[in-house]
Amino acid sequence: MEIQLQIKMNEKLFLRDPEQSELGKKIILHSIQLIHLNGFEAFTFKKLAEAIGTTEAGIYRYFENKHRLLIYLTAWYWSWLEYQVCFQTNNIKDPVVKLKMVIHLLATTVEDDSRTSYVNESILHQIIITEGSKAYLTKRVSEDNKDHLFKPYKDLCAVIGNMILECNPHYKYPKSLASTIIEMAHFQHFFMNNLPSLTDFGKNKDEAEIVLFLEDLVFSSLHSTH
Amino acid sequence: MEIQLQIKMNEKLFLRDPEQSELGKKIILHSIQLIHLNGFEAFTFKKLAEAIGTTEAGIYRYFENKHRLLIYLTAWYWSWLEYQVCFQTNNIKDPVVKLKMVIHLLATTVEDDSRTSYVNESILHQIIITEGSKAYLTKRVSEDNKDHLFKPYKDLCAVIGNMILECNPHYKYPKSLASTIIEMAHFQHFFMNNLPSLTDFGKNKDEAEIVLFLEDLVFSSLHSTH
DNA sequence: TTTGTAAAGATAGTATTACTATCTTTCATG
DNA sequence: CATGAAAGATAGTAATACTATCTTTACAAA
Repeated sequence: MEIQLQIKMNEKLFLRDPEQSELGKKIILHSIQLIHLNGFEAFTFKKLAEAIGTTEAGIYRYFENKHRLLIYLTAWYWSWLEYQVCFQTNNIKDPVVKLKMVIHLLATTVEDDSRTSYVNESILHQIIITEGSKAYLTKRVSEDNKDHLFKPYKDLCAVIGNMILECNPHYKYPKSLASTIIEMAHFQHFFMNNLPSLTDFGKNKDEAEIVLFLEDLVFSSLHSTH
Repeated sequence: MEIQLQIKMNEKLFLRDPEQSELGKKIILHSIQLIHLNGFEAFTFKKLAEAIGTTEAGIYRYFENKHRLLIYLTAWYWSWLEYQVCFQTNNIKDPVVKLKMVIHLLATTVEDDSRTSYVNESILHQIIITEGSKAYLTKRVSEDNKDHLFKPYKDLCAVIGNMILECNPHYKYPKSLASTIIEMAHFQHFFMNNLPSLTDFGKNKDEAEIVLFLEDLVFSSLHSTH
């Protein structure tokens, strides 16, 4: 069974849909590689064009600027992850088991999904850890939010928030706990590898411990009696 | 009683110590204002020089580049906050009360500290919320860490981690919980004001609710029996 | 077969950014 | 009064972040 996975993206994310052409797909493929290699700050459309074998002007026909491209990549990632969450928790009744699956998906290394030919999810995951929050930590965040550019992130947060309420309908902070799980899955990973004294995982550098920490955090809150 | 507060900064943070001259203090004062006004991406040394009434070259004598200046500002902030934490929790015996004080200091609006003439802590706090993580979310993080540029952040995290252990010596993740409190105090604040559907505080936009959320999160974990 | 049109390639150009270099002036100190 | 450090003034460069325009390619409808 060979399935192709296509994610429908908000049209405001791009000037021309990169999924609809060879050049567009190359832009996605190589931008992921280049950002991973040198970081978002050192990433330029000129270098990207050289890597692809096209010109700067060609890239600008697809994306307004590199920040928009970053938002596109993050939006793509969160959409893909919401799909994963939906798929992997399907038919699971126990909301606790579902939430554990979500934590696992968020906090452990992603494998490349062969159903998406031009996106390497494993590398994209690493980019999102380091660069993901830069997509919204800007002065433009409200405008970008009005264009619904962060909808995939918010949707995932809502899905997780609902699972939290399934576990404990009286819990008062489902959305904040959801965004905490999402952000901390990534930040603890980044800290573990780069600033290990900010975590308790520096010795083993084992992401399974991040999962245990997040599970403890979440289910303590949800089973709490005070 | 008129007290001056001076924070001793790591010498690798600057080329020339900005606290030792009028121009240096102006650089700190105006960079805080400009970054707050237009965001870190739009902030340039040229604009800063214009605002101060000096030249670009003058700024470069103090800071290697704008990223180093950002790291300086964050390091300054975390040092100042650790002092606040130390001061405000002094003589408090109960570690639970101490930890609540820390959460309060992290999550609520900071007032300008009149003992530091050229730093507006209230504005600096807002900058750290939006721009703070950009100081370490880079490809250079390990090198910068080797120069101990993030020591104030790590020190604060260690202080909070120790308070957590005072509350519950058997808790397994004191440092990760500490970094979670720090990061989430800021992220929930940012989300509340800019992407409110990621939080449960969008309706009232009241930072007191962030404090309640964090207290619930922390003390559920520390009192947990599973 | 011609013609229209959309994408992509090629080339050029501009304002701004992120610096570096150098020379002069100011000013406190011995 | 000499001198040395900080600051001011000016200039210059490579890279960045775009915009504009003109040509070629390709495929599809008339």
